Amino acid sequence: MNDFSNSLPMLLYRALDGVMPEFRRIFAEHDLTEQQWRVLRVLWEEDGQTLLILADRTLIPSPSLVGVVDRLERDGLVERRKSVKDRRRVHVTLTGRGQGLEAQVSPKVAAAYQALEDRIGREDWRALTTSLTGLVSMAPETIQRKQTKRGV
Amino acid sequence: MNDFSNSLPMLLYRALDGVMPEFRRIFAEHDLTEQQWRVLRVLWEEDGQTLLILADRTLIPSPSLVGVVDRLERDGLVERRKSVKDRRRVHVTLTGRGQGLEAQVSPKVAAAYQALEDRIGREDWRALTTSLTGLVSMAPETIQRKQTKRGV
DNA sequence: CATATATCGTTAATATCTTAATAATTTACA
DNA sequence: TGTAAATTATTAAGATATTAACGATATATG
Repeated sequence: MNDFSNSLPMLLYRALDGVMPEFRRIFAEHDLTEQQWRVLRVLWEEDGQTLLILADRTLIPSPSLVGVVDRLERDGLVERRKSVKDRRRVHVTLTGRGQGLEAQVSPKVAAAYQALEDRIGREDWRALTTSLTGLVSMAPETIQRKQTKRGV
Repeated sequence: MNDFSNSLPMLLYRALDGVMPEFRRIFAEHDLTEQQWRVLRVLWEEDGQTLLILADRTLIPSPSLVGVVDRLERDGLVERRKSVKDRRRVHVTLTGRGQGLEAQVSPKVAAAYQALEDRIGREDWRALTTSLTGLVSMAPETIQRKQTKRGV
């Protein structure tokens, strides 16, 4: 493999290419996209979040998030509720179906995640997450992130 | 930061979110998208590659690559040339403009890359690339990759 | 109090991703 | 040799990314 393929960005892309398809297969079994799952994943932890917060937590850019939430709403998994305190804000809340989905999906995802961790091995896993955590914590140009975090 | 944000996939996404905007800014200065640059980057190293090989090297899925090459062709940076040995194959070759672009873009990208490496530090850099290399080398479900590699 | 500025969600335009399918070839194999 | 299977590039359809801009609302500040 040449320099280019082993550059940091390409290594990151390759890692995601290797890791994500298995998870996407699980999401697809429940008619969810990866991004839809990310939103639900956040709401399952704490319901009623603002679009701004969802964008920050899921790493989905605001313009994309609008569409993701649109489709979640269309599929009857969430609802939009305008904030009364600040009428610019829109809260996203789970419907019954949206809540019920957690019990179906989360165990499968957790199992796949555990399997991945096992496959990589404790040692390498720790080294990997430690390195990555270091990288993201000192992100060089976190302009966007800082921006979105203002409202958090 | 919660579990979700520190999961391996989200760490990978966060790393890319932190790293790529700076590079994209450079690409944009030359009216290039990230994917266009990836294709050119491969051709600069060895011109006349097949779409299949380009897809493998750039990690751009075939259906997307068609459009990327379309737009590179539209902008006069590359040309499509049908293979005579295997008429299913299409080779992509650089035009004069496409070749000339290397001298403009590559130095800037190399400088930004070096700056990133310096910012992270030798030690962490090595740890990071080593970990990532290990991950991608034992990718759990590399079905797609294996598939595309057959023809390489 | 009035206006400039900032924020939140959204729309717009273009490019790309994801998955499935297809046309044109080529290869394998009975 | 003739046909089934595999390969290469492409198209299709829906979802998402990227960047810029906009409307409505809120906040700051003179």
